[in-house]
Amino acid sequence: MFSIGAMSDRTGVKVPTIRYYEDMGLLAPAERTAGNQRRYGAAALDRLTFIRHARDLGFTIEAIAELISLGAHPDQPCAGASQIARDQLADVRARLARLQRLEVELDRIVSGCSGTGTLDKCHVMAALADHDHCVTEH
Amino acid sequence: MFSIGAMSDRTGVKVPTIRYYEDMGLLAPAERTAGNQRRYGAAALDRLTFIRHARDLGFTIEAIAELISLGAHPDQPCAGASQIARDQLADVRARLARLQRLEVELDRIVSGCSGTGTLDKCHVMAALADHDHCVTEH
DNA sequence: CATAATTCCTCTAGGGACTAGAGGTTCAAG
DNA sequence: CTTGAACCTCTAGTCCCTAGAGGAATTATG
Repeated sequence: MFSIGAMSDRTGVKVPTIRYYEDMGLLAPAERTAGNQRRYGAAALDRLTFIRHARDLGFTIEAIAELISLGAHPDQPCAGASQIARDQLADVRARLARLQRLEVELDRIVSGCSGTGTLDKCHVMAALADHDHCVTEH
Repeated sequence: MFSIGAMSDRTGVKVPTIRYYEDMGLLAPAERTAGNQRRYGAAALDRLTFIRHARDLGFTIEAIAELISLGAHPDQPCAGASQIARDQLADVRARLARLQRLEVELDRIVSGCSGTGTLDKCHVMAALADHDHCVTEH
């Protein structure tokens, strides 16, 4: 059995975050010692590892909760889980596209400024003040 | 003079957000009518446009506040403003790099799953459960 | 076995950048 | 002058934690 600190060490999830996940229903309430401290088994460790990895990949708590509840019925078709992952991929791609546009604009803005002039002629300030300086929509 | 709604229409910043910016000190407290409603002049409109654009480019409220306070001294060198923009660009690039890694992983995970099998053999679930399935760090 | 150091408990609050809603007031048009 | 839209303040909620207070339990050391 693992203490909450041991779970934290093994997964890299911070102790308060583990308690938070329990509150959110991602982890079942842990067993307790006589002195009210949490004790976890191997299954809880696996689940926390799963949660950690899904969070690292950007899944929301809600999506993870759904994946977990789907996982409770292993004989069911996996279309639902697959869809959640595809939604997440689509979301990542959308954010990626937006960030790429930002990068272009910011690079243009920064490149246009030597940093040696005075602010009233500063390219950065002018570019921020006026969207028309931009190449892309954002 | 513009009402807060007119400001909103002209900049695309929502009305409660304009009030929020005032609370945060990005906008000077507006003049008021006898009935306590906000009235803005052209300078406030310009500033809100500036804020909007900077937010669209991902600058934090804090960074924008600093740009604005720098802008109050147009005769000063623009190195500070330039640095803020370069920091923002670096931040965007870091997030971009991370998202690109996520995209690779998610694409791999999703591609490996037809969505037609059952969950106990689901590639998505297995990949999430075990980081060792991954190619990159994230 | 006593003490000390560490870990654990619960609870509340904060953060960033808004957004939503309640309950009430003012303005502009007809 | 009346109606209806827009405005006001204030509180609370979103998301995903993180920090801290104040106190109890566990583990390590002497």
